[in-house]
Amino acid sequence: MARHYLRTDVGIDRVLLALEAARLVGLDSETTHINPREGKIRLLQLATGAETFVLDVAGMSTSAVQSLGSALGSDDSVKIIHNAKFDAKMLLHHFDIRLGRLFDTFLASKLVAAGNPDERHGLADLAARYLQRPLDKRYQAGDWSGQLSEAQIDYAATDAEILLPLREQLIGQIKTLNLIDVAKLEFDCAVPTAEMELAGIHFDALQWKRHIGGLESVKNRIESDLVNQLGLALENVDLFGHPEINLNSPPQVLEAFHRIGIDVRTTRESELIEFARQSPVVAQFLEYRATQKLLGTYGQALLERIDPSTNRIYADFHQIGTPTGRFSCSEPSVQQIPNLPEIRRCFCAPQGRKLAIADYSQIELRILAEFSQDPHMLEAFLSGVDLHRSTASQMFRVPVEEVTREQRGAAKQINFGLMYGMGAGGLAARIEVPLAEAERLIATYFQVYQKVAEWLRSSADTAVHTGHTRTKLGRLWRFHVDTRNREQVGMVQRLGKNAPIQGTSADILKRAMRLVRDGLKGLDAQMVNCVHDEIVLEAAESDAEAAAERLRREMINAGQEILKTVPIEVEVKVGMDWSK
DNA sequence: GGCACCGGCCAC
DNA sequence: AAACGTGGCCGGTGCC
Repeated sequence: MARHYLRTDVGIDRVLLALEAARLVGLDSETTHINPREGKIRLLQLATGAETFVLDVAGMSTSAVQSLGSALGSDDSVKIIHNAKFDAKMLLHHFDIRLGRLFDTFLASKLVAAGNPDERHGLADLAARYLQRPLDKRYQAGDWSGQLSEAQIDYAATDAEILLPLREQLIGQIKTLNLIDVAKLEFDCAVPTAEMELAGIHFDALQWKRHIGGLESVKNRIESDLVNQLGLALENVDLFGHPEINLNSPPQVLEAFHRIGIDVRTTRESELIEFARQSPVVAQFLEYRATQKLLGTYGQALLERIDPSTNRIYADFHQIGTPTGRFSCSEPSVQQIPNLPEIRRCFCAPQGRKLAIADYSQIELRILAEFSQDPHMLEAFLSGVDLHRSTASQMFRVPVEEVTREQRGAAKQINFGLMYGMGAGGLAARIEVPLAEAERLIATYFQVYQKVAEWLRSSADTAVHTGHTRTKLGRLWRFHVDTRNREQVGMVQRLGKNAPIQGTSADILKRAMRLVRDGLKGLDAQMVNCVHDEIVLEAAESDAEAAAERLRREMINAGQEILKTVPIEVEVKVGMDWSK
């Protein structure tokens, strides 16, 4: 295989011709930093199978690299990339190149691993696993900014070349495991995810500082009170006789509670909450916890994540972050920002722009209706009534308009809980009724929704017998079950009920991300966050309403592609910030 | 000082 | 004692 090393613009036209003629292109890059805003692309490697081009971007003009954009952005050839999100961000940020059709070996490997947490997915791991070939990764995190050695260039070329045979092997696995549809879904989602990460989300640091300042003073006030009371109970004093206790230490707090006659087994909120009614100390402690949680997890952490040159927060989205297929997110996880107006308000549009927020209405229950084909649940969604109210009306045999708050609440708990594999014990605790009453409620529920009961049972059975679950698009999660281990069987039964539902919801969101991204073409609008059943856009003020409508339309289209019988509803709103 | 684990709690 | 699924992150704790 001929290798060509380009140090200047000379010969770039030949590279373009080769790319245009190729059906498959292995692509990799070496960069001076993993963050596109802090580092540049040093090398761009392109392997067609016949030839490999290593471009030393440092010696080339921007326009020469950009001239490859037509071939790299085209859907005529497939760009094979390991973790395309990374290269897509670099190419977009530095050269305004948007990658076209993809085969992502990283995502493919994760799909094939089917939730096995022991499988690693680095390029070298894949080369060893699928090609029985060792791959030297010693240069990966090396210095790509100065004079490059011949070994570095060779290493770089090999990384791109190996992607072609790797794709062959992974395609074999994907076909064998029936993962073709979900693989395409994931590959199509990689560039939208890259664009979302690169955009980041605008954050109002001043407003946030004011808010956490207020929380600090609340915390300090409660803290001294609590240390006096609980520290005294512990008979723990410092050198000067002042009571001492670490309120962030559950064992210390538990011990103190025992000494003042609060008989709890743990210090978790759900257990302390009933004591809080009689005991001001317990109530105050819960307030301390809530404040400490906000300050500890979000307070300073979010401020440190702001890029001062853009006033934006750039999170890391993990496209296949969970075995069910959901995204996870980290550094920071903008998927778990507390749903409090004072906090969400700080995630806002910059001057002259707006946010459009859209979320699927009860998507998981709609998926349950689709899977089970339960006529009553389908009917509820088709007629557009409030599902929990309608459920309560049938369970308690009262007219819809006479359903009480408690009855609707109980119905809601059952609707949601059953999807997680909840039992009567769990329901009893949640809605505070005796076990027998909870059992009766579930039995009545299943009399109404008989096919839901059937589906949940058979889904759990299938998971135990086959050792795997699948989503509507065929995403696979495999687990080995020791059928003699009751706890394990119970877990797999719950996963059997939940994983297809949670995973199908992820399928729908990922399809939506692609459709929304394509559908926004021509508008000044961009995805900036997604949270399992919700997509957030930032748009120019003048484009915000149009963007919101396309967002809604494409999310519904995605839902309808995957769910055939149940209607999809998306609630969308345009505003200055992320608060509801 | 780094690492793993745990209790606890945020999101969906 | 828990008791329903998926994550990430915090501070405390104990180990090397």
